[in-house]
Amino acid sequence: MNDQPQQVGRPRRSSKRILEEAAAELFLEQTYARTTVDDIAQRAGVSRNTFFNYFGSKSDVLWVDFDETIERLSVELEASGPANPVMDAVGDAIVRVAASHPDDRVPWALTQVDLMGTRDDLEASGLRRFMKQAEVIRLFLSSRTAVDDGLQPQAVAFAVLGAAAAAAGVWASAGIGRRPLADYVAEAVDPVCAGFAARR
Amino acid sequence: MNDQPQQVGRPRRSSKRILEEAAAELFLEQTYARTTVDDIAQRAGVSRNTFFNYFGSKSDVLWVDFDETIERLSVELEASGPANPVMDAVGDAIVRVAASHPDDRVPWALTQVDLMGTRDDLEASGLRRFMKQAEVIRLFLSSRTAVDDGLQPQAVAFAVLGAAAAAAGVWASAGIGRRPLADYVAEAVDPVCAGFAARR
DNA sequence: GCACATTATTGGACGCGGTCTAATAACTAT
DNA sequence: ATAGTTATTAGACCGCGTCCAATAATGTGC
Repeated sequence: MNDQPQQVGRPRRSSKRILEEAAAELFLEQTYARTTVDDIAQRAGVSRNTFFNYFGSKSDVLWVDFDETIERLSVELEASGPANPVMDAVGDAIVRVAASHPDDRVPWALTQVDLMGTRDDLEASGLRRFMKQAEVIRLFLSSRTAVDDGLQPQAVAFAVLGAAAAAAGVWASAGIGRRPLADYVAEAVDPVCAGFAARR
Repeated sequence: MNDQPQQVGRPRRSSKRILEEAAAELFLEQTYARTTVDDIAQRAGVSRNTFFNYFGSKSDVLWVDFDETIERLSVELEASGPANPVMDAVGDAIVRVAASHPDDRVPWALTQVDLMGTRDDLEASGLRRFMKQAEVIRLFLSSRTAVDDGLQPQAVAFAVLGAAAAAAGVWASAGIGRRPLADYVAEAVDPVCAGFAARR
């Protein structure tokens, strides 16, 4: 017996996952740049307008796994006890989020750069996510430190996420023999956290 | 007497500066989002197509000062002697570039965020510049270190530029009494360089 | 069964950024 | 006067993102 209350209204015909799979097929066949939203929607069996009921923009289809993984960052930050040094808390939380990402879900857009046909959309949509998580980290830091001069929480957030982004990119392009994502992220993020921790 | 050889061909009717000024007027009058490329071109006295002879995209008009300033980064990096520790070289170069930016040229888009009407274009166009300079730094680091494992140069580049970007944003929003840009940039960038330097 | 409310889907249209083609214009050199 | 060079322009097109209104597919209550 399903304990979810039965939903009224018209049932959904698709899902983010279905649209993502349709998109991935088309991107392999004809690149991201040459694939239109209409193409993706038709392949998934819905109308073009309906695509925008599931995704805010065409490029959002590239981030379904990432968006699920990154939801954990604020949870991991809050899980850090107040006794934990704040920079360690930030670094550890980011590494744990990276560790929680399924090893087999390497983002297609990062490994098949040639098949994208452009970097602008990927990078712009990635940046929207970066800015959102930077705000999460900045608020966490501001709440854990007495001094909120505006600059240091922002600099920490941008620098540490920048390092993590670099690690993710290198990890994705490392090929089949790549080590776990968390290894790369730790190696990139630890020096940044150490540098800011020493400065406090 | 002008020692520049006289240019053949049709003379230019406008310039990046003229278009930038026209754009700034319109952005103040009706926000960036509500201003079209056609608006800017007409205000500057040229056609819509001609705008694209001067700028690659609408948002490029926001970065004229920055684009002139950032040209110095590769020069400042090369000016660093081989005796200088590599992380110091990177940090110092970035701070010198920041110091060379005219104090009175605070980017309008950063101080008048409300009058932009959107952040997406500003951030996306900023990221294109970020990625370009990250590559400059990554190549510099790769050429100055024996080990090029791919990850560290990239992590350093992303982290240090991320910190600098955070500093620039905080500096811009600091108001009339703001300190020089180089102060903010140094404060943000130094811990990152120290962290990576200690790790070598 | 039917009416109603709710949620999703759809068609069509529009504005805008970006791009393309081809014609025209404004210069210099000969 | 003509040819070559560079810039400008008009018009068109594509695709993304958005909007409006109509339609559809459900569940609920009577």
